[in-house]
Amino acid sequence: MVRSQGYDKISVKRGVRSPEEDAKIVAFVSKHGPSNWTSVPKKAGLKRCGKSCRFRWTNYLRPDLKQDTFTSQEEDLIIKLHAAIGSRWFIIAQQLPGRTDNDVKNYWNTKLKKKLSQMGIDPVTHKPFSKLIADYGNIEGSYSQKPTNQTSFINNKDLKSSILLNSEPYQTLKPQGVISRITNNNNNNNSQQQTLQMEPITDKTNLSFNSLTDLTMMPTVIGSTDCGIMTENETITSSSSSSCSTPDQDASPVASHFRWNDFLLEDAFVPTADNNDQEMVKAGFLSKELLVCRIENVSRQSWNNKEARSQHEAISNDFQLSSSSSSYETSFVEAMLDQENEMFLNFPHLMEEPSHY
DNA sequence: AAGCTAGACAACCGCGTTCCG
DNA sequence: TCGGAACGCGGTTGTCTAGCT
Repeated sequence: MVRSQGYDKISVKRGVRSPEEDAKIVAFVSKHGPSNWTSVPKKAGLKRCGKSCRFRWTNYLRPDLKQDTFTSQEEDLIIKLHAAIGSRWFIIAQQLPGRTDNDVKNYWNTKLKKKLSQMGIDPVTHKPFSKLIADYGNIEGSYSQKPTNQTSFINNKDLKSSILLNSEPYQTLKPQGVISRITNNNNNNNSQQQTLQMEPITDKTNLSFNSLTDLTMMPTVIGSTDCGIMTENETITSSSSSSCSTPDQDASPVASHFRWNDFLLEDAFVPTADNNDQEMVKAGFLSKELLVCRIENVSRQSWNNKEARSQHEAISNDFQLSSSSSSYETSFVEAMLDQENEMFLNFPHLMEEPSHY
């Protein structure tokens, strides 16, 4: 559906606002209240779209907003909540009185991400980079060997900075598999989706990991799709624009043996805290409650995503048909619902209806 | 002093959801 | 019940400024 923005894009004013504009918004809201934003520009005499006015009020003009910098307590809470629920800025901001989602998001992007990276922690997964890289090697190297935990993609920039700062012994990393194909998928205009195929490293594979550049050019493949399930043609969203395809774009016969769910399915059904999580709890970086939340949340997020849900169900059905393991006999749906219920019990305040401004 | 770069933060945009006639 | 408008959220881009060369 083509959506009207409710304003004329050509005549509308954009860019930084003037004090006069702010004053008009404040005056209008104090008189009429913060509602019906589409009519605000007209009634208040502003050449802005209603959405823009609402944004200005919500994020900067509201009287209850804090103007000072984030405290270390707030910082800590953001990190912990992000570890637990990811980039749900609105929910995180609700736990921080006087802060908006935009505030929190900007602070995360400019300060906290960097801070975590410098500490050698992946801001996406909140796990040490060294652990992620070790897992990367495991995933690529052994088709029969399952990783001990689910892993997420590594932001190349963050990884690079971590490597520079922490001097991890990456020369010891010896991945034995390589992504052979990354193709663009135009199903979603809003994100770059790519289809991956895995190919083992053979004597003929033109690949070396002798330098930092090589390592950081590795595709961001260790997908943190909800629940960690990836199918043979799983698509992941990646900020990486580089193509790491080998000259031979056709999947090799060997590559066709590869199945993501062969080694990731286990974690999807039985989320567990790995050693790193426990270490982070010990270090006070992740509370026990949030650790539980984090585990549960993987399931919840997955279940909230219709596409992922149907995919998971399909995989689950497929797995149950072919598997004789009794540990997976509980239906996928029931397992997910159980986990969601636990999530509600553990963190009821995160599930409450958001309060409006 | 001028140009360049990175950091910080404000603002915009797209899309899913909700509301309402 | 349906379709369009409005709203909310998160990702991304734009702009300004300080510091460096």
